[in-house]
Amino acid sequence: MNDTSKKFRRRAEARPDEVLDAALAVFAERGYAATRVEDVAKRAGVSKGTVYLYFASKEALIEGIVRRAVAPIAARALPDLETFEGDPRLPITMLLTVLVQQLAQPDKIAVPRLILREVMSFPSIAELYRKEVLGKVMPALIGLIRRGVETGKLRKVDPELTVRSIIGPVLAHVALAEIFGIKPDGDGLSLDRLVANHLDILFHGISAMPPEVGP
Amino acid sequence: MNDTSKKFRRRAEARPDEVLDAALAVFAERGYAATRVEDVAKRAGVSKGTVYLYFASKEALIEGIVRRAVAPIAARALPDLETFEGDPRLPITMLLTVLVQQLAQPDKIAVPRLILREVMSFPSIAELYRKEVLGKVMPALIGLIRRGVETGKLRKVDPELTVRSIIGPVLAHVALAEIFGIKPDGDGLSLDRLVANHLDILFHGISAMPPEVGP
DNA sequence: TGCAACTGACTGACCAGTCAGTTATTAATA
DNA sequence: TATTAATAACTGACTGGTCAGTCAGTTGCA
Repeated sequence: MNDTSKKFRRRAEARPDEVLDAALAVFAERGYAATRVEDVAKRAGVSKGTVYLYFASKEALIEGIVRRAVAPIAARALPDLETFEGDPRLPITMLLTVLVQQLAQPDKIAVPRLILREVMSFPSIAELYRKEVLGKVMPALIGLIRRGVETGKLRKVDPELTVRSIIGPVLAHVALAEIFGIKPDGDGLSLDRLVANHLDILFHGISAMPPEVGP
Repeated sequence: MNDTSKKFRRRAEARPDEVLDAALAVFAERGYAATRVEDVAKRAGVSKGTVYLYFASKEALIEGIVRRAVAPIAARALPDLETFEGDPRLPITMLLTVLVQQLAQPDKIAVPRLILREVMSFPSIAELYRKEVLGKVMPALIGLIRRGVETGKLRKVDPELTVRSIIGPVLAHVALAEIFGIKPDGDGLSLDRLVANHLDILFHGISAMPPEVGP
């Protein structure tokens, strides 16, 4: 007899996760504001009261979703990035490739999409994401670029600002698609083509002539 | 005797603009959701009823703000972009420079900031922005890049995807600053430095070696 | 029998939008 | 110029609907 076939469960350790799963599903469908806590409860197969047994408020639900999804990120590819000493272009390519693979999976994109939707309304989420994701990935990337410049593998660019040149195009692509519904013509898997085009430009520039433009 | 010293004004043509100014101010301060229509009314020096005399709903306020701000954009730099036949790097530089100059003005940034905050909650705003701004700027940019590639002034890049590489870094910079409060060290006017660094990479790439990276 | 797990009707607060009533302005008239 | 009529401009108390969060009561497990 498995857990789900019992109606009640003492020490129901699985409940919080079930509720978060349900919350993610309904938030993704209708957005946070338009979702009633009762909708979450119904989807999870419990009553409203039970939701409040495990979560202090409606906002705690969205925080729980983000916290749960964000926790493993830092542990994943960070160690590689931080200690890497060879050609920085390799880990940059890796990072974007992995990122894009994640975004392409329909089940995995639900959380980033939710964050994108609701981050402006919840400073607590922005703070969490800043601390747990950006606060770790950005310094690692900055360090990587700095070492690349120091060892002469990269041109003399500003590491801190160059981070924006690395992640920006992917962000723009996702934002255009998710917010405005603007996708390039061959919509299927366009993320792969985007990264290829982006890295080509990032590494080589778009100018046909060898470096000779400015004032 | 000027208009504002009278309490009532026949054919009060100035009222809608006054109300929109007030709405922008309070929305910028506390966000759309947390603002009551009465707050807008109070700021505008009128009563709630008067707001509804000129605007059909609370949502119409935010739409009005965006519509008013967005209208002049298309007319501004578009003609230049669309017909330009020389080196595409020139108008790209111009576009980003102008954009960044706008964003640097404290009074001008209120509307983009509001759009950034609320766009996810209002499909009508996303649609408006998509149609009036992106729908005009993006095709112009795409055409510019396509012609650059055709005339051999640019390398063989995908015009549609390259647009993301042009606007992405600026978007990332603004998003990091506005959403997460992450700014580069020398915070004053970092937008100028960002554009300089970005264009340097965009035009030349970050690789120290001449084009030779491999698959 | 004891109690952890769960329920769902209820409450209190909030606020967008309405509308019957009030006030200022102008035009017409004396 | 003063008075009045007509009406545009404006007011703010009120309504109706929503829903997050509570808690006294119920259910099933050990």
